[in-house]
Amino acid sequence: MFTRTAATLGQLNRNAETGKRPSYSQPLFDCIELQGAAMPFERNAEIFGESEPADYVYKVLTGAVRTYRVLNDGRRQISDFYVPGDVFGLELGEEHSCSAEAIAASTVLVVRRSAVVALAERDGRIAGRLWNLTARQLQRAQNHTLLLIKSAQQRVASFLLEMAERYSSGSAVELPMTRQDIADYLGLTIETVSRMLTQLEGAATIELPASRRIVLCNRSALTRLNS
Amino acid sequence: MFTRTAATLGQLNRNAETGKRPSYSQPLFDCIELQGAAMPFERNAEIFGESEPADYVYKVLTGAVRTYRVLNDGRRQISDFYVPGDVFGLELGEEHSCSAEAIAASTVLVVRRSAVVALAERDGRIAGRLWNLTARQLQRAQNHTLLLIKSAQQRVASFLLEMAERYSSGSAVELPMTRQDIADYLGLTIETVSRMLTQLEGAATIELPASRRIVLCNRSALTRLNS
DNA sequence: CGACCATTTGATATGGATCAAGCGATGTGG
DNA sequence: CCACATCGCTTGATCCATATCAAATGGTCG
Repeated sequence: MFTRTAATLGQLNRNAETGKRPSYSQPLFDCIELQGAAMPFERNAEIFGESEPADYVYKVLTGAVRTYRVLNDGRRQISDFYVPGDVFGLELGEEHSCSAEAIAASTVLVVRRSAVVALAERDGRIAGRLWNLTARQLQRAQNHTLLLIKSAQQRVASFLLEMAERYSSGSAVELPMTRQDIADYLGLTIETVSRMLTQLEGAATIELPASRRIVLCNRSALTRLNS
Repeated sequence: MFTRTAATLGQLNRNAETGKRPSYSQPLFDCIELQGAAMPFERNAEIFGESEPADYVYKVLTGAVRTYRVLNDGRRQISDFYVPGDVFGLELGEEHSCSAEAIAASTVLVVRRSAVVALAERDGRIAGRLWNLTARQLQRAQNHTLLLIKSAQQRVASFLLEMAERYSSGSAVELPMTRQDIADYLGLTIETVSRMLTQLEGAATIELPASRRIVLCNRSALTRLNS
């Protein structure tokens, strides 16, 4: 399947580490001599599909990734967004419970799951890191369910604060995803997301110099909304 | 804190095993000589609170438990329900990320987290089970977020199927929780839950011989709705 | 310039929330 | 044993937040 230039994870981590923001995930593979392959994906390319065998574990090097599930009627629920340094696609079972796609042109480090698992069996600390990784995902999933019972305005405010935290380059946020992605993450429609943003702009809480660029002028107002 | 009759987990597991339904969780503590205490809780009693130190891990022996979080405005989101055999309250961090209460009069096995963690550090298989437990919770949390984007009817249908699966005593389900609990789990109001149930009853998909007892007459219809 | 796509804005519809009342079971004190 | 309070649940009427439908705007690329 992946017959590309192999690289040690140490090397690739260094690449990832040059990214601007602090990684949200554990430095899972640091200081390990696992063999991995850096794979390029173009915008909207599928990285893996739901219920495909989960033979690999992935780490974003550049770009951004979304994981999602779809209902029979076509509605899509985005589970999470991943940015450089984040690990995704780690499953305990034999198959993926969601699909993954590149949001923008991205490079992703791909490692055989069996190699990671074998390593964990020999080294308890690695096993602990895997557990930690899953626990963080759980934490995020639980926050996500809390988000979905809030009002539209609150969801958008929460989203902006979350993005700002992950992409903390001052008060400006450069979003890698479309309004449709945001809507599918928040359980809203693009129209509602757009309206809430204009509303926040009207209240001078944010500025929208470009549709993908958002400046948070009044974080405390967002936090207050956040509920 | 817990100065009650201690018992080995083996003994207590046997008690739990006499329960009617298959356990939803890993038999985490089986075949381990951990010391634990069986504690009784009356209906609506708090077992632990959000952001309290997570010094213990819990397992339902009898009764039922709910975990939840509340927003500032008072709305409550129930994360999950736990029945005999289920483990809850296991955290990776130092404090609980949600609160837990007894839904009905219940007995809960309480074990020091440090004991479990110490054991996991010595035995890789135990560590694997802890990871497995967290992974299952993650799986459930992700299903929960999918649920929250469905229509009210679909949410109720999904809920009934889920309960039937966990309480598989034929086609009848004896619910331990109130309509308010169900509503807070599904992100709906009690009125809407009630209406959806009467609607399903009208369509001869379910029967409601008592408010807490539900008979599934037409599972395939529920599955079809489920979306 | 023109085609295409993402986004915004406007008008209207609707599913579920809210407000309000009634009902049935359970328990308690007289 | 019955009157009555309480609590959980259902049902009805109305309202409102968000979805839906539709069109206009703006940015990007050939």
